[in-house]
Amino acid sequence: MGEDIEKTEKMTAALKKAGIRVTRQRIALLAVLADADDHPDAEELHQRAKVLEPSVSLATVYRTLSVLEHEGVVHRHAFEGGGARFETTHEAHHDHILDVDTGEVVEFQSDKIEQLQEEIARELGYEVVHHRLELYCRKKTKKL
Amino acid sequence: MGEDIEKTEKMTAALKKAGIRVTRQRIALLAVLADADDHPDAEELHQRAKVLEPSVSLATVYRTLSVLEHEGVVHRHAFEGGGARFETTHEAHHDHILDVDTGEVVEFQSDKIEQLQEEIARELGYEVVHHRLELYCRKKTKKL
DNA sequence: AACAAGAATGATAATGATTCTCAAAGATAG
DNA sequence: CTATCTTTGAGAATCATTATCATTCTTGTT
Repeated sequence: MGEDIEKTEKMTAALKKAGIRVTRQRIALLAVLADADDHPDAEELHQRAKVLEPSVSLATVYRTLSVLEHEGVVHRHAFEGGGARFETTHEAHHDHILDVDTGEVVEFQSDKIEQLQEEIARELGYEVVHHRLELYCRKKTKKL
Repeated sequence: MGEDIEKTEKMTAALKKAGIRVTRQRIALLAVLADADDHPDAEELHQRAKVLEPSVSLATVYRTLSVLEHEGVVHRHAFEGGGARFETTHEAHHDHILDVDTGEVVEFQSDKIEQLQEEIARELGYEVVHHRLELYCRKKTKKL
């Protein structure tokens, strides 16, 4: 509950920090983002935001998402197939499992994998700036 | 050396298997693919193929790549930024390190990471169909 | 060698996601 | 209240990719 308000505040702060105005349209988008616990694409966010504020255009959705992404409060994911999908940045870093049948997204985190990645990069003379780990999965058929 | 011929033969076989003809234009593309040890995009492959066979169109490059991908002899990668990049399928599965400064691609493989992925998926009730692991890296500055 | 039937081709149009443009509407400071 | 600067929505532009389609190639059959 208060979670959403907190998230919204963080995003509002990010907009102000970026020196851009917190308008009616952007407020609607922030509310939608704070409320979303899935990983919607821009079109979907636009639909949801229009319920709260009919005057939001898709252009503004994209514009605002870009700002929020730059400020680091929203993450953009380019999963396989279709356009980018977004989520508000939360505490811990995590990677994603994608259900290839339903498109559903599950988050997971593995320090071990993370460490191994660093190690591998180091051995090849690199340091990891960021990474992308996506597991395209299918629900296990129980005792088929 | 003979490696390229081998690769070319594998791809030729794949085209035949798919029931499509091995034309002049496609032969040029196969040669380019067999020769490439980097990860070129469609435009780049088109440029290279035109040297061998000026009549290759970009459309044919895309068409043929799709066939080869379906037959499993070519892999398509959607790295961050820009269009898809391709490589001929070789023996072992591998993942990629991308130099964020140069765009260069380095391949690596880690059974440990692979295992961990399976484990994590299993625990969440999934089985991995395929995955994507990309490390966006920067060359380590030696003793800066 | 001529031929009919089907496949492949190149040029170009179409698509889909995203960004850009720009005139009009809105906010802000004085 | 006004001059200035920002944001807006609508639609044009862009980029990678795919689809369309009339024409050209192949190929197997005489």
